[in-house]
Amino acid sequence: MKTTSPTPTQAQLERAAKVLKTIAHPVKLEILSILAEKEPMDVSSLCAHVGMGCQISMMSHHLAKMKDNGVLLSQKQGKQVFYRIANRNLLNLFHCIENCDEA
Amino acid sequence: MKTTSPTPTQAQLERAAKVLKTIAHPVKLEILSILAEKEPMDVSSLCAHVGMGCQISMMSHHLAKMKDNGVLLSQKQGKQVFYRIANRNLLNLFHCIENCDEA
DNA sequence: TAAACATTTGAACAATTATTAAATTGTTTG
DNA sequence: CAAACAATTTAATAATTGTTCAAATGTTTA
Repeated sequence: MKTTSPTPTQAQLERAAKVLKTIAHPVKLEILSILAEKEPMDVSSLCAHVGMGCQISMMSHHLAKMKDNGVLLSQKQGKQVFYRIANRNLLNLFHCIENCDEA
Repeated sequence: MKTTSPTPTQAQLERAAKVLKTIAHPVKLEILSILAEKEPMDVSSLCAHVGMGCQISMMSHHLAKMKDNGVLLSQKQGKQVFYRIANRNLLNLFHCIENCDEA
């Protein structure tokens, strides 16, 4: 564990912005919240858990982007690909967000 | 204070995504980190604190967006406009981000 | 009231992002 | 090997975002 650094470096800011940009989307947040409860999960199941008209293709795009940016990891098993959260520390983010909500 | 809700509602996810989208940018994060240390601050000073070629106009656009989305508040005083963070709970976010960094 | 100052606004443009459908790859199983 | 299945890839399009410049607004002060 680390304490808050007084002033983030430029590199830190850029990395942080990249991660935030990656997950700043309702469906991507929902994916994280689903995986937070049950991990790992394959693409079809994930799609089924997400509300309404989830297209497999869209889900795959979301997952790929999150994987590319280091938010998720994947592992192939038979025909399925299982995804999991790369670093569960990221989930603390949900606390912040809720607190922000009740501004 | 609240505990983690088990499953965020659709509305929560959308609100959260909106906030994250709003701040998911290196300069915007830097603005937050500057204001975190000294608040409130006027546009020109903020611009001076931000690295390199900060244009006043750009700064103003960033600030306006953050204000529009409820992240910042502003108060006019003479010719200057002072900005401050609407809800400092948002700053907890920086903890998460740092932790994520050392994945 | 005119000049100087601080900030906002608007327009234009390039770049990025989300969404969808169709085609493709890879894996299992009959 | 062919059919069925799971997921990825590609391409096209619409929508959003970041940046810059120029013009406009509002405020103070000489």
